[in-house]
Amino acid sequence: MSATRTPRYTDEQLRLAARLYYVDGLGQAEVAQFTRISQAKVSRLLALARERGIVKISVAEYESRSPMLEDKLRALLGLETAAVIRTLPGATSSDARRAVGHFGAAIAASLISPGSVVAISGGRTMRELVQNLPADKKAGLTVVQTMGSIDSSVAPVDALELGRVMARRCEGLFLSLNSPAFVPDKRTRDSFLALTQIRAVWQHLSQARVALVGIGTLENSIFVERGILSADDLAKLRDGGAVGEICGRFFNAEGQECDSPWRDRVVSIELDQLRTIPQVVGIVAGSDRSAAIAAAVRGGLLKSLIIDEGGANALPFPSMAGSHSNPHSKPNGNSSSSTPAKLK
Amino acid sequence: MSATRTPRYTDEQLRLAARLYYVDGLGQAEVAQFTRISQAKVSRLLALARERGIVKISVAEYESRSPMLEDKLRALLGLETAAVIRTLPGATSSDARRAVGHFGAAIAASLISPGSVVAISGGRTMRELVQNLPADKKAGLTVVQTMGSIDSSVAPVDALELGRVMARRCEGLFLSLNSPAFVPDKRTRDSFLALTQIRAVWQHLSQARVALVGIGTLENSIFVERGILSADDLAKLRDGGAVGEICGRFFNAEGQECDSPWRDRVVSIELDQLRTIPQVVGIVAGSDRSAAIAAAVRGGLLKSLIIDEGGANALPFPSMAGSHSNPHSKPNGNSSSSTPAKLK
DNA sequence: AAAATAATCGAATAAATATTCTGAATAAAT
DNA sequence: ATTTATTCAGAATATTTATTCGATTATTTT
Repeated sequence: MSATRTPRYTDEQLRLAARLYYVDGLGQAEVAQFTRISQAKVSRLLALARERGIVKISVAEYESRSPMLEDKLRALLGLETAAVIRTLPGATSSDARRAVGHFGAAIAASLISPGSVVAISGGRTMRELVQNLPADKKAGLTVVQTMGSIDSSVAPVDALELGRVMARRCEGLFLSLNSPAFVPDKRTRDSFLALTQIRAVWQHLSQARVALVGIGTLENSIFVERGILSADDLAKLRDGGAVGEICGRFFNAEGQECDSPWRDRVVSIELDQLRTIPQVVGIVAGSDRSAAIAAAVRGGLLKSLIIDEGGANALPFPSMAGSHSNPHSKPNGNSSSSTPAKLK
Repeated sequence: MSATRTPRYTDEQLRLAARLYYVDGLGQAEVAQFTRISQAKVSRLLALARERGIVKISVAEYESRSPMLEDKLRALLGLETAAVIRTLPGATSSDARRAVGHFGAAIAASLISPGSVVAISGGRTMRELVQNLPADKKAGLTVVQTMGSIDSSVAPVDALELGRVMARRCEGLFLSLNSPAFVPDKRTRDSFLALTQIRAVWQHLSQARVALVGIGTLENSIFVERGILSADDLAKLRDGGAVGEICGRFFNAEGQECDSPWRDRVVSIELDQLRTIPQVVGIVAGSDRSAAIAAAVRGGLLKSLIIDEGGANALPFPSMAGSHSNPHSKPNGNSSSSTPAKLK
């Protein structure tokens, strides 16, 4: 039925083109003239030469993480895995999110075993990370949304969207939690939770081996931003001892869920259920989340943390005067990448 | 008077940019966003990273020469150096010239010691070669024209032009032979040769350590092309036994200069003078020059030869049935070039 | 042999990258 | 302190490279 002709360019041709282009510095048009082919073909030949390893490009390792801070973090918080993503001096919080997303993706991916169930929340940093997850065809994950949707307009940072994207990238399955994040009262919430569809999602959640969650603060709340909570609501939560939020559940400095009207109105994974997931990874960027992070760890909500350098530095280390100076080791190995993702 | 500020980009920055671009496959614009600089700067950063060796590109060796044919050539003709430049199947003579020029340049350059006097002739292949000579600042050569100019319009293949180019590339001195190649009669020629200026050039020629010369045929003569010789003139030369030409001097199958009216009218290096130059390198492309090449070597006019594969194969080897098949060895080393000439 | 399916090519074009140019900033030399 | 030469950055632009597209050519299947 299917006719297949293997594309056969001789290595000879490829070596010549690569030599003229990379070593002798001719342009593709010049190489084309030299070898009497079109520039388009030279471009393709060179791409093939890189693929075939006739051309190898190696880049000195950029130390994307700060092992020293990671050690401290692990020691201080008792984390299983701590990844501190370095940022260039003067990085904004948006820079930090991007960096965490970019370099944290591979780390997060390494914590996910193929075929497992992954619980995820939303968030800006989460979004960056999900976007950068390696498109690993063989993963075959089941991605499950841990919290209902904040409102009916689906923002690109919402778990609903992130789950979809993540599942697509891994060619896995996405289970959405078709419910608002907050409902008017407990009774409504309970009736939602009683729905077969929702219960099925819960069922999957209980099998989750990994959860990737963002951590919210009271100061910079997504719920206020989206008009779900008022400043007044927030003040009440704060009075109740809340210092942070995960999946719409507010917790105090000990990492215990605060009693509040919201507690009974949120449709999301229970913190106790979260605690049973073997690997819960906090995906965080920013220096304003120290209290929330510390509390979450203290309460056993997080097992691991992927965080930016600034955020790590802001954590309340016992005694660290002048610890900001030169927090990086300086190795200079040359790591070779035989099949670079792209080359231009 | 002069203020100098060393451009200081940290290797850190370079490694990050290089990593994102080459390893992670981001475009320069994306890298720019990531690091909050302009795309222009990313381009410069990457160039610097390559310069500094943070990015290394290695290309599998393209075997530009045919050692097997070179051995045969050396054995057959008793040459000092024989370089046979490979051509892709189906190469035209123009392709061959380009190939000889490109890959032969480095070989020719290696035969030229710094500061020495180099005699050169014109020709299309010579032109390709000269254009590709490495711009070696430290060479400090003296380049001397071996034959007067064919006509008053300076073609880009004329020795006058090639000498100029070659001297410029090496930041050396060029001595032009300000005379027509052919003058009406012996007397005029002798009066030219008596000129102080011309004698000075001859003086330099006698010090030449190397000569790079093209080899002409009767069939495809530059002099006919430029209207200096008629078909009739050529027939007479052929009758006189001429099989080839170097620097406007026609020689017979033994490599001895033919007696002809032109012999006394040409303003160019004498063949005997050429024979005294320690290293005379023939720069040849094309399969139609076998007789001329063989004769020139026989007559001691050439010590070395840089020739294309086709031209080498056309030479009259004693017994070579089926010698065309697979005349190349097949090594596959990876030669690393730490500072590629260009990279895009 | 004919039909069907891919592979491949180069021209045209889209996209990406390198360079030029201008102005601002910096450091050395008055 | 002012001047001067130089570096640097980014916007605009030129150049180069990658991709799309339609036509063509090869290979396999019927």
